[in-house]
Amino acid sequence: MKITLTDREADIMQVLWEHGPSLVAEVRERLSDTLAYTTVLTVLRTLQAKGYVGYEEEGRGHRYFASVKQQAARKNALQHLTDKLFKGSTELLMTQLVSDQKLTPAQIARMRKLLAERAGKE
Amino acid sequence: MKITLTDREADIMQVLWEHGPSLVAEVRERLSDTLAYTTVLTVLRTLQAKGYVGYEEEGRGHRYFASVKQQAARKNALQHLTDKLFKGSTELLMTQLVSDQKLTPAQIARMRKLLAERAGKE
DNA sequence: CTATGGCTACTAGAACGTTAGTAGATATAG
DNA sequence: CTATATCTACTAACGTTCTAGTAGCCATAG
Repeated sequence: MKITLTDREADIMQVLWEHGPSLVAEVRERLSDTLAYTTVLTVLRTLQAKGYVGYEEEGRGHRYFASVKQQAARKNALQHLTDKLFKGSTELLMTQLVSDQKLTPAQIARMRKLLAERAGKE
Repeated sequence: MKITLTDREADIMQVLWEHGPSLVAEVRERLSDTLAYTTVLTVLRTLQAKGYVGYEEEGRGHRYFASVKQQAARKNALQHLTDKLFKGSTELLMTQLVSDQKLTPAQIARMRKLLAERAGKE
């Protein structure tokens, strides 16, 4: 399943992934930007129309939950970015990340370990 | 400078980065999707309005060139993705990439080397 | 019973993205 | 010189995104 999230949709999916099934008001509170209640609801309904969330009735309201995996969304987004700006090369993308000085020595150490393990499995 | 490219804009910038200053017709030919001449022109003008490309007069036409670096666009896009879907964590993003099985043994070896060099510099 | 608060459904409008047509200028072929 | 091809500028239409208002339902406080 292909998953493409707009910026705002990603914000809201993030809340659902992180905090689990939530009421509209709960999602709204968790967002860093302040949006009208109805705005949050509208985005949730869009996500539902796309099949990315579902909900259960709860009292008078709905409790929304993510129906796609965060991992899948991440994978899709990375694939898209790789295709659009890195000529489809994951290696190119990683090289850029490493070169960008965005990792602490500890993080680099962990990445090296991860790669060593991955290499061992081949 | 903040750089955000739409999908189509990215396609066109890619041509300019890869092949250097180009006429509209040249850009058009290089694109994998077939678009009307005027469509390509419109996108180029949008990019120009955003300050991402410039042009020089050449004969009757314009020769467009990228005025932002590919590296900068890549960095911006990565930052955006990291913020939106990876809680701002580059490490998380890299972990996902490595776990995704998208690297060949040779690529993994190169990445390890790259990280080893980076580690040495700290 | 009535009013209030909270909730969903529906509607809408502004901004952006994508595509391309039409008009008008200009060089060039004949 | 005139017709054609090529080029930019302007306009436009359609879809999507983003935001939020209005209407209407319903439980519950008084």
